[in-house]
Amino acid sequence: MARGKVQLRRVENPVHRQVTFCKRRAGLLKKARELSVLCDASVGIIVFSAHGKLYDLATTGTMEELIERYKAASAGEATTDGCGRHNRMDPKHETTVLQQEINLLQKGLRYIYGNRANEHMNVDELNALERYLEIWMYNTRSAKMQIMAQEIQALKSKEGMLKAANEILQEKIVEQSSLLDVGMVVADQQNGRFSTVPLVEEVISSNPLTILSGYSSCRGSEMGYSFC
Amino acid sequence: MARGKVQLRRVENPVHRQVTFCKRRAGLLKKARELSVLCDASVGIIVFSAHGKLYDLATTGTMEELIERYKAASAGEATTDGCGRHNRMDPKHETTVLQQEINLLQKGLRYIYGNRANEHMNVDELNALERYLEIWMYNTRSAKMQIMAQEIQALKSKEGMLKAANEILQEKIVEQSSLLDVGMVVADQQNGRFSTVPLVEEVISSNPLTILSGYSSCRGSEMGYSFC
DNA sequence: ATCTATTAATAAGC
DNA sequence: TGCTTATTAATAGAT
Repeated sequence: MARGKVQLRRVENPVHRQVTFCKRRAGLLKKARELSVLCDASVGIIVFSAHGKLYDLATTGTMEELIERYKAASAGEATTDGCGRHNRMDPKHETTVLQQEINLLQKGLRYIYGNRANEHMNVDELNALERYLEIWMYNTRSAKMQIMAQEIQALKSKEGMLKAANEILQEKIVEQSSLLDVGMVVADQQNGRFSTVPLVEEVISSNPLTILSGYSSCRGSEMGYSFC
Repeated sequence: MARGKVQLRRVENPVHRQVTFCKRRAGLLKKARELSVLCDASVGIIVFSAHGKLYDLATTGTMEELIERYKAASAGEATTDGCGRHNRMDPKHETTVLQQEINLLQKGLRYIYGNRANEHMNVDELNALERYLEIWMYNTRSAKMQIMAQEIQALKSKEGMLKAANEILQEKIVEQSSLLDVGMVVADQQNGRFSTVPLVEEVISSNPLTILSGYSSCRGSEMGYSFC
């Protein structure tokens, strides 16, 4: 571009090559920033010098974010297998996602604290922060949680009532059974028709509460609740 | 660079913006290729258009290779903590550490959200932040939610079993009561001792499930759960 | 897309 | 590296 047309081949003079590398690298990054600003685009650039030194630029967010976005986009482009699953990720990917998450949150923090967040947060501020956190948690508590809490409450009430009902019913059975025993003796003596009536012990030992209490290991997702 | 100096701000005319994007994107990639050839460098470029379409270039090998190299290089640069460790932890532990980091960052964010952070973040960033916050909320809630879900499941099982038990018991009461009626007639005829035995109708109408169904108005805080 | 008048980038030199 | 300048390269606006 100046003082002679450039050949599109490696600059052999090492000094010239180094100079050219610095200049053109700066120019490339400038062009990238311009493209990003002018056209509302996100640009990420990774440059390794011949000696292996890294230079990078991310015009939007962090390079990690762009890389993840790139992976998602290129994967979605390559594996257009029709389905929209992609539900369970492996730990490695999850780690990457968490790292991404951290980067974004750090960015959020930088917005607030102007690049040196730590120095601006003393104990009092952290305490205030905690209070805000609690308030926020309270305010954003989901309707789902409340629904679940109400359901638990209702179910517990039902449970208590059913247990009470069972007790009363069992008392009545015991009561009536003893009456019946006496009556049966009398009746048996007359026609022998009632010898198959269950014993009280049999009724008690078949209480499903006792026998089936292992049921609680069922998975929540099978209940019709969504926790997403 | 032609027919008028360009302002370093977003091109407002959408058509012009799109044209500029195409031209400058091509120019950027060309510059990257030149840099790579002239200076023996490795260059990777990721570009997302405003509408999210991906354009990329890797002058050496594949973009994935460059990304891996970038991660290795930037990690090695960031964690210069004297020792060479910190490199490979097991994913689970790393996940835990990252999660803790997220929790801390969340504290800072909430401090912001409570005050005046919003004005320093644009809509896109706030939207992304909101997504991450939702994910975080999900993660930190999941344990509690799972416990609650399991409890609901267990209570539902109990409820079903208790209802079944009630049915069985009531059937038995009905059965025994009818037997008792017969027996009582016989017994009464002999000694008149059982005239105070309750009628079947009385037993059914005193079913606690029916009588006490108003109990569910109890407050959740009395259940031993804390939702804060 | 293609064409050009202009501006922007930069190679060489210091 | 940083500055200057001669030159080439990129590209905005029009077609």
